[in-house]
Amino acid sequence: MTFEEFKQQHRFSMESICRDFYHANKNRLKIKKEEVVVRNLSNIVETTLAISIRKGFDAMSLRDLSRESGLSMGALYSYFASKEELLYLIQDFGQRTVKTHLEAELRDITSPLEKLRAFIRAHLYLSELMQQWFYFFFMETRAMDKQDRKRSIESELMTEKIVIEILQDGKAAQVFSIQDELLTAGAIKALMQDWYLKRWKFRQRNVNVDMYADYITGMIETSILDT
Amino acid sequence: MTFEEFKQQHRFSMESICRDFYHANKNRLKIKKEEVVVRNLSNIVETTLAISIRKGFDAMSLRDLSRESGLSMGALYSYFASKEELLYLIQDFGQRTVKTHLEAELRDITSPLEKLRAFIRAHLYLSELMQQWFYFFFMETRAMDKQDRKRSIESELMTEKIVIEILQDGKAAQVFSIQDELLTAGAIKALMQDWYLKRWKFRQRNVNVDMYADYITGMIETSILDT
DNA sequence: GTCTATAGCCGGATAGAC
DNA sequence: GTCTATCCGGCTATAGAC
Repeated sequence: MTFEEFKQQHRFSMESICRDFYHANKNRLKIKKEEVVVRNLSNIVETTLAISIRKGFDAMSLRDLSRESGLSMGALYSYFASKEELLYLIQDFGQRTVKTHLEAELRDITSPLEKLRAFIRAHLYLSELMQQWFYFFFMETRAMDKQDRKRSIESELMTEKIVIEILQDGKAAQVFSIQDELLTAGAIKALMQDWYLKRWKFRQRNVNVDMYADYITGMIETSILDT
Repeated sequence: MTFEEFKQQHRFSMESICRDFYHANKNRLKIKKEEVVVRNLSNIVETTLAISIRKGFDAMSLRDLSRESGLSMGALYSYFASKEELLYLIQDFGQRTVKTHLEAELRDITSPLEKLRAFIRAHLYLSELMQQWFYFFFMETRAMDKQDRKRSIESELMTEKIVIEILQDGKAAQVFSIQDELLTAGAIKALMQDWYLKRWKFRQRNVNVDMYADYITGMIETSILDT
């Protein structure tokens, strides 16, 4: 699996994510025309991510968002009831999308080693396609209210739990040699996370996602494969 | 070297950092009495870090800071001229402190392997003693103005550069077997960073800094030592 | 559906009493 | 040195015209 192949199989865009959102929330939305909703919502979410990544969601005023998206304050408020709801909307739909695509990629793989490799690649590739979202989740978790923050942390621990289980299976099958699955899973997570937290650095150094995937899978396998 | 030993050798506290700051900025400060400055400034910085870590520096109002520190708005403004200057002050003095202690720890070590081990440990131990500061730097870099952000990024790349140089020395001395020093240094940095970014997770799992240091040095050495 | 205008509030900052 | 009172600008949110 390379990034190109992954991209072909998981074709999705801001528009497709927002279209899903429209269908899931048709009744709650003030605006009724699908095309209008998809166009404006894509614009709103894209612009919000861009500004938030630059200076933080809290520091972004709705006037900023209005100016950069080209929509008036009034128009913005027909897509969400409050700034807080906008945050919720992005978090909720982003994480749903991630979950769906990750699970699709892991289905039907049983061998622990193959599963670990597939998971690392799928997660890296997803975080490449949705870099802004991943970065946003990481940075804005603490800006959320208690309830949203809890869901965000659970989502973070969930991906780690998947890794822990793969490691345990591999250990039981005597494919992996691991002393502490929790520490190992944490280290794997940290290496995957670095890809979207330091995207600018890798770009500067001309490292692409396939090179990074090869590098960290090599490093991880060296440290856990029974020899 | 264990964390206990490091702590003994590098005794420092919020008070000592603020006392250094007092002596360096004596002339610029409105308040003249050393003890008053040290007491209030420690309180201000400590409280700012605590609130910012909880919800972000930008989301912290000076009224929040006033309430939680017990100082009035007027009193706060006799220690800094603006909220922006408060951010600068914390960043500047924090990074100065980190730099001083890191350099002290690396002096006199020449062997690449020993140097790498010493650096990883020193950085982890420092980030344990100054966890709030490290977390703050990472999260608030983007909230800074252009100039401060530049300094912050340089400081980040500086620590990575130290690692790159150690790796190159070790490669030249045929102690390390490394294909790509930049990727390797980045991975080491990511693993070190995880300690202060996910402090809550490690606490929950009863992992202390010495255990973590042992774990990641083991993992790193497995991946780079010539055998 | 989208816009403009504005209500009402909260933030950073300061003046002047003690 | 520290406090309270206050200014004013910018913020979220909404009402009502088009």
